[in-house]
Order: sequence, then C-alpha cells, then structure tokens
Amino acid sequence: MKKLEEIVAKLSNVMVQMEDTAKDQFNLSNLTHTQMNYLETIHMLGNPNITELANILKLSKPTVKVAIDKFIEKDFVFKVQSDEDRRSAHLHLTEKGKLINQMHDFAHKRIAESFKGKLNDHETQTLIELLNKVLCK
Amino acid sequence: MKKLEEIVAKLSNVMVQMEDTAKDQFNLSNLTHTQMNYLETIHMLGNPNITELANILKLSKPTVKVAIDKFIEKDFVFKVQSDEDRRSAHLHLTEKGKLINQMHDFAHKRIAESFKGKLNDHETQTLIELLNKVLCK
DNA sequence: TGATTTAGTTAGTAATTACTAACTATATTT
DNA sequence: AAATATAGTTAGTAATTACTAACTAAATCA
Repeated sequence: MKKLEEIVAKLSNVMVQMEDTAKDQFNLSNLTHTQMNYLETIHMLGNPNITELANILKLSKPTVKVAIDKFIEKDFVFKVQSDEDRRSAHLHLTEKGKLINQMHDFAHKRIAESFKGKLNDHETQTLIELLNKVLCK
Repeated sequence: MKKLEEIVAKLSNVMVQMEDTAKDQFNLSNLTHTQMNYLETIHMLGNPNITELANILKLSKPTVKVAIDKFIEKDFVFKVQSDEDRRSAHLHLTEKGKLINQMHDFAHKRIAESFKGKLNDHETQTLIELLNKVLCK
C-alpha cells in the first residue's frame, strides 16, 4: 500500500492533465496561463474594477489595464460604468469569457465520473464523506 | 451531502493553493509558470537533450535553446556533452534546479498531513484504499 | 472652496516567451 | 566519397507581460 503523499502527488497529476485536456477541447489553448488567471480572478471576485483586480493579482494598475484592453478587444470581457462613482467601471465576463469557468466545471465533472466508474455505490458514498471531512475548515 | 464534482473542485483549489504557498516558501516566486514547466519536464524526462525537450513541450528548438541558456546562466541547469553523439548534450538539473521537485514533494506532504489531521487511523486507511482504487489505470 | 486622494489612462521601457530562416558541425545513408 | 539528415546555434522579429512616471477627471476632506 502506498503512502498518502504519493497518492496526493498522483491525484495532482491527474487533475492537471484533465484540466489541460479540457482546455484543448474548449478551444482555449490560445490563452496563456496568465490570461486564464485573469479571467478566473474576475469570475471569483464577481465584477471587480481595475483597482481591485490589480490589488488581488498584486500587479500595477497600468499592467492590468493593458491586459483588460486586450480581453475587451477579443470579446472576453466588457466594462460597465459605475453609477455611484463615475471614475470607476466594473469588469464583466462575456459568454466567451465564461467559457473558462465552464471548462473547469467540465474537467471536474470528468474526474468525478472517472472516479465513480471505478467504485461501487457504497464506496463512492464513503469517498465523498471522507473527502468532505478532510476539505472542511 | 455535496456531489463528488463539487468536492473535486474544492480539492483542486486546495492543491493549487498549497503549491502556491510552497513556491513562496522555497523562494521560487521569481520563476514563472513557464519556467517551472521546463524544469519539471527536464526532471520527468531525466536528462533529455534540447531536441527531445522541444518535442515534448511542442516548442521550436531555438525557443528551448534560449530558455535553457538563461537557466544555465542562473545555475538551474547544466549541460553534459554526449559521448555517443558529439553533436548532442544532455540537460541536467543543478541542486538549485532540483528545488522545484522538492517543492512539489513538500506541498504534497503538507496536503497529506492536513488530511490525516482530520481523520482517525481507520478513516485514513480507507481513504488511501479508495483513492488508490480510483487513481489506478 | 481649495487641497488631496482615488480611478483610470497614456507613454515609454524592459524581460520573457515564442517564432522562422539560415547557419555549423557531426552522423548517417546511398 | 558525396548527399542527406540531425543536433545545436545565431540572428532577427513579434506578442505578452510587467514596470514607473506622469497625466485627467471625479470624489472627498479640511
């Protein structure tokens, strides 16, 4: 029987590979890792402005501005002027921009299905319970 | 009770976060994702030459050559001329270059320990058995 | 109301990452 | 032995990613 840390290493491998495959299947191979990270962070923060996004990513505002301009040009992101503060604009993902999150969901679903395919119902239930326990704070 | 794919999503999050933390602790924050990938691939292939590395990474030879030159300058990699074919050189990781793999091992160990801390011995054993089952081919 | 802060932008610069075309030197094929 | 193929390199180019300094316009503080 293997040690848990070896299994974690293998698990990490499987997940990275599945994400890569999903990225190909969603025709997102043209996006760099950095660009994916921008779109994921915008999704995570839920329509941040440029200043908030720059703070979270620990990048300068001009850097983020340039990146966002390119996303807008490529129709991954659009801006909505704020009513409360007319200096500020909220960043939104377009349908195309949301693909990134759908891609993640797809990869996770595929992994879950692969796991279920190798266990019976009782074992699956036990795995869910144990993982739920180790992942809670 | 949550669905397995939601748990997989959470698992993915936890692993990415732990790798990021480990990267900071190993003082590797100055390396880009692309650079990490080079060093991981050299480790995985075990002293490839530039042509092999370029093929696996699906990059041109000049691109890989330039990247390797920078790694050599920064003392992450060194070259060993081949005896069989004097045109060719094998790429080796220096101690500094091997840090990347130690960093991964460290992250996996930390995750495994965190999991063990939340389960009793019997549950840990069951988790190991179930994950072993889902991760085998 | 005037001074200061904040959100975003513009301009100029630099490192990284990637490419193709053309080259040298060694190895293999005919 | 000559022709071809392979390993690596050099040079020139381009997109991406990041920075600082300096700016405009709007909001807030004193």
